[in-house]
Amino acid sequence: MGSPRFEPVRTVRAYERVVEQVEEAIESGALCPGERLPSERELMGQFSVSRSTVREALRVLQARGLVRSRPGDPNGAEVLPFTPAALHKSMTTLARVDELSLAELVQFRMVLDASAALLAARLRTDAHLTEMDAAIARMRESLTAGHEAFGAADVAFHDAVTRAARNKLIQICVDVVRSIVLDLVKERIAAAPDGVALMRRSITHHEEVLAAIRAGDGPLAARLSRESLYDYYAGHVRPGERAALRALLE
Amino acid sequence: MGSPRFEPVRTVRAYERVVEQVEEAIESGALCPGERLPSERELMGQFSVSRSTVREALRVLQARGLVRSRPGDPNGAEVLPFTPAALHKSMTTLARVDELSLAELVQFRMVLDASAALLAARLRTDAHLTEMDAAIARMRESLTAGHEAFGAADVAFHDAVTRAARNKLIQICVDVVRSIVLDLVKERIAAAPDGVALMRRSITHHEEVLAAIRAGDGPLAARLSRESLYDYYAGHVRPGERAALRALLE
DNA sequence: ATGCATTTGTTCGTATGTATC
DNA sequence: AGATACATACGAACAAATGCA
Repeated sequence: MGSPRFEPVRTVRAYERVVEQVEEAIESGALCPGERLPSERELMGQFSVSRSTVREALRVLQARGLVRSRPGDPNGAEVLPFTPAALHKSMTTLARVDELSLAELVQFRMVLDASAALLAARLRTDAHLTEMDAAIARMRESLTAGHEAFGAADVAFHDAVTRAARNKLIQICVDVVRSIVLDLVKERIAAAPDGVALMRRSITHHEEVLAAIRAGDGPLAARLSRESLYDYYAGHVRPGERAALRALLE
Repeated sequence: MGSPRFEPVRTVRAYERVVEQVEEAIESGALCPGERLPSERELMGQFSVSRSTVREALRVLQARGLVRSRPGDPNGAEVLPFTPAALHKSMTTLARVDELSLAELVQFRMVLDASAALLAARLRTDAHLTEMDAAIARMRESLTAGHEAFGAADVAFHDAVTRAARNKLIQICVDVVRSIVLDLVKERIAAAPDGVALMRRSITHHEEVLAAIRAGDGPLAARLSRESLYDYYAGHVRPGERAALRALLE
């Protein structure tokens, strides 16, 4: 017989054991969103650890967006439905500490948005098309209402497209990266002297994308999607990095 | 003059204030990877909070992958270089609690991998090509060495491709999703009766992708990349969801 | 190589503000 | 309005682990 395969013993903190168990219960479905955890005092009994350890575990679970606890709540911490908040947080820190350039972010969105448009052209229902129509109509109405209303309508359009594509991961990632990019350029967008002209051109682009999706022409929808993003954001990207964006335009 | 715009006061926990300040120091570059935080007792002095509060803040920062603290270390917690561990964690959670299907994950990877191949065909250097050659050679050598060696060589190839594409976000996301997918199908891959045949076909696909990248034919490299992934993973995807994957193959 | 001082991990007790019944 | 149970926060204490003289 072979010699036993010893594995390095990693000392695992008490609070981590608590995190693991609660996490497992939530991810396995044993605990559903809306349900409550036992109170901290009860948890310290069930896990045989002190109050501080329970609290450190709850802080970690809260940082991961799995639970939320409020003072005075007679029930324990609440199990939350999944939100991409944690994903958003880690991508944001990635963008900051790892010096992710605006070009990389826009390029990433061009890739995902184009794929969503491609899939949407094949998988969209009439209900999706109606939503996209309505979103573009709201964009047009928002021309004089300011950037925030226009932005909201824009988000609604892209959300309808990604939902039509039926891929939650693409949907979430597009949304996360969109908000990060928006955060990086929003002051410059608001200060743009030709803001209304930019919005008009953006509406035209969206209408073209929608027409391609309606016609079921996936490759065209994808190409138009990339061009639309390039047109809207290229001005904010450092000139030396624009070539990398154009590489996606054929 | 207008009436003052009051905003709702959100009570923010003491530990959150600590997290915010340390996070800001790290993300702004005031604290670099490798540097040390003050000890817990010193931090409780600087922030005027108790040690429990300091510890809860450190647990959150540790969960986000920004610092690491070890018992007994006379220096404080260590500031870590960025790792996609937190990103990986939140995506894994997303895959579990939000019932992300294998098809969605594979589709996501098809999209990103194809884009990386497309960009690599335009931006690759000779050094990148050499790395890809070496990786494929190692894949061939690993045919008899088992799945883990083959998988490692496969990772090296895709890593070279994504690095050639010069987009860190794509690179990290591909890597994260690849490991999640691998985790989902690894037992079935290992149990496949025709494992060697699958590996041979995979090598052929990789060679074709590399040839297209070397020739600078981005669209071809992208298409071959998608086909390669489809061929490798479609068998593990539920039949009803394969149509969504084929939608990306034209 | 051996202690020693310091730090973290963990526990316990206590006081305070808050939400629910 | 009062009582109850809860989370928040503080402080002191001990054990285990680490780095350094």
